Amino acid sequence: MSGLRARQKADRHRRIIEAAAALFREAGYEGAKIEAIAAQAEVSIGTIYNYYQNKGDILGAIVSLEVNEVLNAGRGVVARPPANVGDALDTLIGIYIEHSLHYLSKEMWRQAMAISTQLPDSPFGQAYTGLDRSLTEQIRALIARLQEIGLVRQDIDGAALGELIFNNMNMMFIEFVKREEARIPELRAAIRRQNRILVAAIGV
Amino acid sequence: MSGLRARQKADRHRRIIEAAAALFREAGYEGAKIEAIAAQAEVSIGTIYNYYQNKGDILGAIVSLEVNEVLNAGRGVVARPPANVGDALDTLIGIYIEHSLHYLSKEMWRQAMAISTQLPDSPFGQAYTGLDRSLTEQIRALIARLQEIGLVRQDIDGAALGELIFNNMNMMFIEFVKREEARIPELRAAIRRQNRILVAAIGV
DNA sequence: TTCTAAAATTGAGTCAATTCGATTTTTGTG
DNA sequence: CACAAAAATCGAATTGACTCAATTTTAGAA
Repeated sequence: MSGLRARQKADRHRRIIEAAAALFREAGYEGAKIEAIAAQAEVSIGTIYNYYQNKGDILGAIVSLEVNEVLNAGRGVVARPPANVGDALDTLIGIYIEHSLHYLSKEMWRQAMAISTQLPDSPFGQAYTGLDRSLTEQIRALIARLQEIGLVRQDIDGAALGELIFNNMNMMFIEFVKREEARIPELRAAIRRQNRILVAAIGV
Repeated sequence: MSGLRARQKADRHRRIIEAAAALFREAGYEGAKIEAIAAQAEVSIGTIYNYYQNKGDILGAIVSLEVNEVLNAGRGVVARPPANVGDALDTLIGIYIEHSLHYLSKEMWRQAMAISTQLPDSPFGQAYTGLDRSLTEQIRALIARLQEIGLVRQDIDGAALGELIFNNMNMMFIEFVKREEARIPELRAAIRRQNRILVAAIGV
């Protein structure tokens, strides 16, 4: 059987992630020393580097958990969207934004975003790009759904529109996490205002 | 007179920037060791840290030069825009993108972007945010100009539209610098396609 | 059970950014 | 021309992420 080794591996993965998540929150990303994470997880420094290529990848694993939850939550909206283009977009985007600070602090988001542009070819960099793509895809799916229902004109370029909406939202979110004092309601209002232009253009 | 000290200061600033720019290009940002920059600029490590808070700020100074050139070039387009909404946007955005790799390599851009999100309150982080704001402002100015000329409907929310266009372009540019093999013509075509939705919505 | 190869763990050592207190240079005053 | 205060320079020491060769643990064959 492939029991012991696999079980220990999964267990150590979990312990490292839990230790890192706790320390990142408490001390911030830079403040959480690898040595401290190793101690808390009861493994050696070397073992951490056996599981993750670098410190960023540890954060990356945590980010992936968060974004996958968000994607899951978004499915419901795509399946049964509000009967109004503006509300449909606002609802989906609202889910993304409201969930975003569940496990991750703004500081953790900043680090994660920074690493993903700094090292786009690292495991985390590629995973992050994939997550962005999935979010774009989900927005595109919502638009396609709205086109089916007849709320959005058939001749609209859904792919381009999905990218436009995601890119704008994402950049607004980046600016949001860069300002510690920025608040979610204002962020959502600003995005709604921007999307209003699009909504006017694409409605039947 | 306040001659010597001020002159030496300006000279050292210049030498550090020139040394750094050369080494960043040759060896990449990570590959350019502070020790090497100091040697090439003929100052000590300590002096570099007297002039710049950290390695990122040196890169920041170079990025600022580049972006300010771009902003300058953009003024001409805003003053006398092509007589067509789509072309006007494409021309301005074209200037931004075509200039972007003049002094900075993709790798330098990636690092600069990463640092600006990682340390939004550092001198460079704040400067970078300011540069983004200036670019957004310039796009907004172009739209205002097009409204004056009568090419864009008066009832369009120019501020929101400017942000939408900038945010989308900026995110596309981020993805562009993340992929070493990505090419400028494709980037511009993709942005044009996205903006087409907007152009259709805002034209008179 | 015993043994060997493969896999995993370990932590002391390396490397490079950044700090900081000692030293040197510049300035302006008497 | 001194001289003292202020400003700037300097580089050795610190710090923390990451590496890697030695050691330990596990798997599974005999």
